[in-house]
Amino acid sequence: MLDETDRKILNVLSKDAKASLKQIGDACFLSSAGVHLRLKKLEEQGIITGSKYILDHSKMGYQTQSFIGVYFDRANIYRKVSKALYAIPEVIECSYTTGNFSLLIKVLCRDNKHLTEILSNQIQTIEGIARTETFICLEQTFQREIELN
Amino acid sequence: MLDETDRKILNVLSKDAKASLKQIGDACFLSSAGVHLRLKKLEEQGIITGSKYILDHSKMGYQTQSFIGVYFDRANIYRKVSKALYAIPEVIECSYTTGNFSLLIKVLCRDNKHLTEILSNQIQTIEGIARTETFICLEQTFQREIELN
DNA sequence: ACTGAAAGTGTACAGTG
DNA sequence: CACTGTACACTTTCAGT
Repeated sequence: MLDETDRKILNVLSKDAKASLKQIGDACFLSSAGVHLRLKKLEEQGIITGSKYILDHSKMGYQTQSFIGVYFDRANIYRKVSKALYAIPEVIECSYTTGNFSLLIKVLCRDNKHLTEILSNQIQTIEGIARTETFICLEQTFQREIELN
Repeated sequence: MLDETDRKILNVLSKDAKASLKQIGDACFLSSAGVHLRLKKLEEQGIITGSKYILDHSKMGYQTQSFIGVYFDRANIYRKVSKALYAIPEVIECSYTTGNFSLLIKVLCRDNKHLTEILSNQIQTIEGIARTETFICLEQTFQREIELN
């Protein structure tokens, strides 16, 4: 499905969307048009789903990142709660998990005051949420892409 | 610090690194060279830290994503444990948090068997880790960027 | 700080093995 | 069918305002 050339291309671009086709092509012994052709195919296959710039949130005034474990108060409420959480822009990630929590979400706020407000006025008022457990990130140690091989 | 034009540019590019400068320029009443100039400045300021392609991990054979809460067995071990976790390629995110756990990490594995192996042979053998608590993602409901305004 | 035009890349496509 | 060479579109750079 993915040959070594595909993996090489993806390993570079998953870390730097701005890497030049020529550079990648040289490393893979391919013309830049050849690399481009493979990229198009990887997009068609749905392996590449998009691209994005990586921003430093703290420099934009969003200093408080936290994970919040969410407990439901009844069964069969997952879709409804997820939808309500999606409506809160500060909730930037949501996962349905095994273990103690029903959901584990990531929330990005300006500061602790902002987080308090989002938690008590928005998240904890959602119907179906029994209680929450907050883990504030003191430091994001690292975040990276999986290396293909 | 960030004016409305900067925020518009970042809102587009934080979701699609491939958006054309011309398109963005039209929306901001700026030439593509003007947009590019602002991007360069945002990079110099460290607000833009990079870019990346977004890949569908499950289509590449990585089906099991999980969060793992890590408990330390002593104080002053954070840097050492983080470094050991960084050496495991499957650990793709690591945060130092308040609350029950010392660390909350995200791990991407091929399947549950692979996760079991990483957990017992790699993570739980790290010196300073007392125990772990695993939350397997049954579904990544959503993941997105913060909207600037 | 921005524009307009020149140089350097990315993209599409007909042609090749 | 995967790839190359080429032509056009876009990004990037830079002198000029």
